[in-house]
Amino acid sequence: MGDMAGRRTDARQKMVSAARELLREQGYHATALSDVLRRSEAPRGSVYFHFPGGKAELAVEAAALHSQEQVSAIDSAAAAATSPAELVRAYLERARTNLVASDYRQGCTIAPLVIESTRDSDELDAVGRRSFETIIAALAGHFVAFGLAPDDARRLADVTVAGAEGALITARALRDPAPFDAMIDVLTRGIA
Amino acid sequence: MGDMAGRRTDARQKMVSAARELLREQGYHATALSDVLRRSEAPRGSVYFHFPGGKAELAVEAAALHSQEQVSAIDSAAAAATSPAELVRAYLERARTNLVASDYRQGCTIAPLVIESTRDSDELDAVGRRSFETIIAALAGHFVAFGLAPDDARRLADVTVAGAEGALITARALRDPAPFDAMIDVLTRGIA
DNA sequence: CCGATGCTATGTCGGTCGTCATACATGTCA
DNA sequence: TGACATGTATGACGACCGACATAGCATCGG
Repeated sequence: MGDMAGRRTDARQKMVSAARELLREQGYHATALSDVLRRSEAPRGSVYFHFPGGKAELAVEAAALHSQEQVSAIDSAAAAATSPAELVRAYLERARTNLVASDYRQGCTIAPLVIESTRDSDELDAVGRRSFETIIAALAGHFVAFGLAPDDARRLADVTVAGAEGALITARALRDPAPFDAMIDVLTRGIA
Repeated sequence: MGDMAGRRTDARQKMVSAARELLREQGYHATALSDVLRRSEAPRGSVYFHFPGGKAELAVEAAALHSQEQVSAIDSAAAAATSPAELVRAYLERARTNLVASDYRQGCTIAPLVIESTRDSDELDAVGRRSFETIIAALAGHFVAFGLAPDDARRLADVTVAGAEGALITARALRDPAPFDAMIDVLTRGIA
């Protein structure tokens, strides 16, 4: 009973996790369901059972997982930080570390969903907006707690996320983390 | 003769142009050759003739076209600018204008090629790096002409391109140009 | 008029997604 | 205890769509 539910959740989670990895590496359309199944060691028929919406629903959940992890990381970093600048730095360094550690393979999970403009499902169209909004709101909330005015906090959150996304793309293309360092310098200069 | 060559070049160019638009809107894998043919009003069978390398070669040329246009725009903007900050602003505003004018559909042509990590061809893997390198070099060159030290110029060019890429993604997802404005503020603050 | 070259329409093959009939495990009841 | 019923899980199948190759056509030069 608990076992069954546990297994079910387990298989689901493994699929979502595998989908997230593949999205980060290859994007949406380049990732076949068979890729996800191979990596998660799940049988083909399970997809439709766990995700009636098919591939689109799987991607939506993968994006949700990604943004949740980002928010968790932001909260942890904020607890350890003493200024907005430190939180900005932590956020960008986390992205850089993941990218370099994966040999410039793993970027952002959400970006491909935005760029590939998938008309597969309405949810999938909306998930990019929701995910970024969630992450930006989390950052902005902590910036306000550090004493910034709400408008300034929002703007700083915007550039932090945009800076990370852009650095992920260019650093990945160049196979060089320099854009991250330069971006961190610019973003943390002139703010407390 | 001249006519024939002209027609041939014309058809080629229209296909490359259509491919570039579709890449900006949908990315690589979501764009079918049939989409390119429909938009370019080219005959169905002529792809392989004009582009023996197939879809990958078409994408490479589209990326090359994109980066060439970027460099041209940079040169023009640099001629009209009097400081690095003005060039940075012009570069970002151009991206923002294109995005908003297309109702948040047209992003960057190169980014999807990086993100979708296509193993379709070696050229395609390399084109992302080359294209960004070209654009960054163009920007950095003008920054040096404005008096910046080479290292500083390169760093500023890195963040300018990364900032534009990131703003394109987040602004597109949010359907709001605010990230561009915030990024422009941050990047032009503290530099001559 | 004929040969050759640039150019195009059609066919083929491979791959992906979604579905379905079947096998299974678990909990139930005689 | 042992057979059954219920809802879950799976491997195989079919329809579709993609890129690519080839055979045929128009056009031009000799």
